[in-house]
Amino acid sequence: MSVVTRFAPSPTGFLHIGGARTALFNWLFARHHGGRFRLRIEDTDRARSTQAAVDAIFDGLTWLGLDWDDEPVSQSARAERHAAVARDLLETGHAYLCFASAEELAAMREVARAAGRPVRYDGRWRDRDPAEAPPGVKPVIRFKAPTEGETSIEDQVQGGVTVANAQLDDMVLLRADGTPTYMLAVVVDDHDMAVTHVIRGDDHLTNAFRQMQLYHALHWTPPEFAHIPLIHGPDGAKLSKRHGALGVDAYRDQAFLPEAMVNYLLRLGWSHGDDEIIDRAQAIAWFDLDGVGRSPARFDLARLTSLNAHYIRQADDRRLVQLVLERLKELSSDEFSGEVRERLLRAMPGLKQRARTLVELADSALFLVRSRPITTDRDSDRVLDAAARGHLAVLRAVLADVPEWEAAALEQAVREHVAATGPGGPKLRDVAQPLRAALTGRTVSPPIFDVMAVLGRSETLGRLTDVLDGDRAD
RNA sequence: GACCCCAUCGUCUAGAGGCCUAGGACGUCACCCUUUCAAGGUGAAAACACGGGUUCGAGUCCCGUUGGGGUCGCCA
Repeated sequence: MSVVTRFAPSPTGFLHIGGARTALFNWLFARHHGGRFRLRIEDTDRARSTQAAVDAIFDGLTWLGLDWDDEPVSQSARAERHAAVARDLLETGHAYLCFASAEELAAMREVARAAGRPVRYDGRWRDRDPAEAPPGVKPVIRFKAPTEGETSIEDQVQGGVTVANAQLDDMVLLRADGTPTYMLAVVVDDHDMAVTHVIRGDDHLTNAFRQMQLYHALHWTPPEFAHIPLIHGPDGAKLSKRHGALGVDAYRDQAFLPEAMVNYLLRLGWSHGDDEIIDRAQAIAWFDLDGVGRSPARFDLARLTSLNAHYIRQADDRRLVQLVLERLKELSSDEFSGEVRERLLRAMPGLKQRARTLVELADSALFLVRSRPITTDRDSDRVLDAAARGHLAVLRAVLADVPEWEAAALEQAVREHVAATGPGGPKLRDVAQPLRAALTGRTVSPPIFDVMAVLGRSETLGRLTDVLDGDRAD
């Protein structure tokens, strides 16, 4: 039997971290087994689901590179089928009409809570004749759940789990308005979609028992269940908006690469020995349910960032230039000429080596796109003291004489110059920092001779002139 | 509260009874390399929640305690 997994988000307007990982695990499992990965939008709560909210989910998955098979199923479009199944259950005696009003139910819960008893529906309409129905009340269809014995599931992650049927009350299958509840809809949809493995958050574990009872009543073969532990916030509490329950789009905007996010999410709750850096192909080859852990994990931004730094270093330079340009446009009003793009591309190998995020990368590339005279930050100004300026004046002349404007030649010229000044003269470090400050306006940059090569002769000499002229103006 | 799940360094984890003097990674701290910063290299501090069993032997199995989480809707 071919594997079919599904990801069934409700359209909340974004794909959050936990959902992204659930989707990833389902996708990986399907790809590993050569099966299909399907999507189902749980939009039964029609008020909340807009096309924009649905698109946000698609965008998130696409960004992560999680492609799906077949057309996404819209749960709301299947209401008729759900209702039909509920009626079948009614006819086979596995369900019944319940005329209890909302107020009645609320009172029931209140009494149970006050008495310290489990809060459950008491089954008051379970064996009552519908003829006794109060006038004007539209009934719901409730599942006639077994009251004795127990229900077990053999979870692929959590192992065997059993609950006493007495713990489970008669859930509503079809609302008074004829629409299905989630509990009915998932079972029917998973069955109709031929889903073989339901991989989802741990928060659904207790739901699985009720769903299992439905499968039994319907004489359907239940899928395998795999409930993966939840992701918690850094403080161990449930992931909240404050820290991480952000949409993956927020992480994209906050400068993370999708492959870093995927690698991070993969290692959160799943492991393959001591392997840490795992690319997509390797993940597909290795992923399986027995590698999934049982305990919840905390979201750790530092680790995501570290992985991101790794993937930035691996990334293609042209792709990075493109990504950086998008950010640079927000930081600088300068027009980006072909020359500037060329500079970015040539500088990228050195730049990407020292950036952990795309924000840092863009920031570090800023000096390349600024037009003269560039501004210098506070630390650079400190570096550019009188002695430094004196060195720069001499160095400018030395550099101007270098016939071939290329990093190695420039370095050689400067090293020879420094060596010629003798023991009392400046060391390389004494001239490298002033050069860096004058050329980039920062005290941190890629190797300075690479910077000069990328900037080109006239821009380099020009920027030095700007600093020296400023000296004169003082 | 009831039911269910979970429990190894700060964090993510390796560990399927002897291979554990508990390993790796992120983070932290030193040092090396070095034109700055990264990267890289070397090293350090850092954990089996607690208590009982079972066993010749327990991080690994069982029970309890504690702690954390989840679920208890005509939400999904």
